[in-house]
Amino acid sequence: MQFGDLEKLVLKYLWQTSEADVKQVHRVVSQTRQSSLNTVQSALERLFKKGVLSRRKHGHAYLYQPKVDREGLINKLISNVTSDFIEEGENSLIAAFGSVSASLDDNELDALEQLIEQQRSLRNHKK
Amino acid sequence: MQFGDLEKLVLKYLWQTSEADVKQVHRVVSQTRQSSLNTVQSALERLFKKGVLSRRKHGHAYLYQPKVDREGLINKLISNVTSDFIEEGENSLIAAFGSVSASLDDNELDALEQLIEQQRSLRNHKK
DNA sequence: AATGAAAACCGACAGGCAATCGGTTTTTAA
DNA sequence: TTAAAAACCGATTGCCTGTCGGTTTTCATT
Repeated sequence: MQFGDLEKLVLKYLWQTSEADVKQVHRVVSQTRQSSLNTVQSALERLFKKGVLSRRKHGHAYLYQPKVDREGLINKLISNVTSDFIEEGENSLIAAFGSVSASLDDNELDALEQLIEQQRSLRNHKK
Repeated sequence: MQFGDLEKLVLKYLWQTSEADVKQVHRVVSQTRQSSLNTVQSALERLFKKGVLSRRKHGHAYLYQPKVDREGLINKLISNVTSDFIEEGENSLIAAFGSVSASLDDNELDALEQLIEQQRSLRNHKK
């Protein structure tokens, strides 16, 4: 699965508002690019068909809402783009991390480790 | 930048042989899919134009060679696919890590941390 | 230098997908 | 019931990969 520029723009907006109709999305999109209402409509429909948005009727219009959060989508995108280059059996995300670690500087390495610790303590609290 | 199935297949083969001409690549590709020599030729040329392969003349033919390693390419692909979803200023790779950490289980978290340590000791040795 | 084989190069076409939008149908609130 | 609002449909463009056939270039050998 893959997204065009307009689709990404729409997604980013919806993540920050959680729910909006076509007109509303169009108004916001218009600040960045000049697309007709119909064009925005199409993008929303494509995203809906792709399963990343849900929608419900409200009056005349649909209200669209993200069905996946930003983190989940990034996760999936990374997985998609790397899976063909990674051996069977290994977690593609871990392998991708390995591929990427060399490009991080010391501070970034620290930051990453902190994220891991953070994740761990999050889990311990839940138990 | 993005790769089709044939291109990925070619790349994977070249990573494991380091250098090959069209006929050789075609022979290997033929084990997986039925593409003509010209088709493989085109794929190699596209990859060359994209800058992921280099080549040199040897007799009649070109010898193609990966210009980026697997890790570097994966790194770049992740960066490309995530950059539009990540705020200005932050390292997109770190942010991607953050996005992904929640989907890892405890063992994978450990594995990741080990990779970080490995990376650190690699650097200390170099100094 | 001539030439024939080997390989590169060129151009065309199909299929898929995002973006684009005009025009038609459906829906719904008054 | 009806008019406006919104969804839906279909067509077009542009870009990219895969696909090859046919032509030109290159190069080693005579």
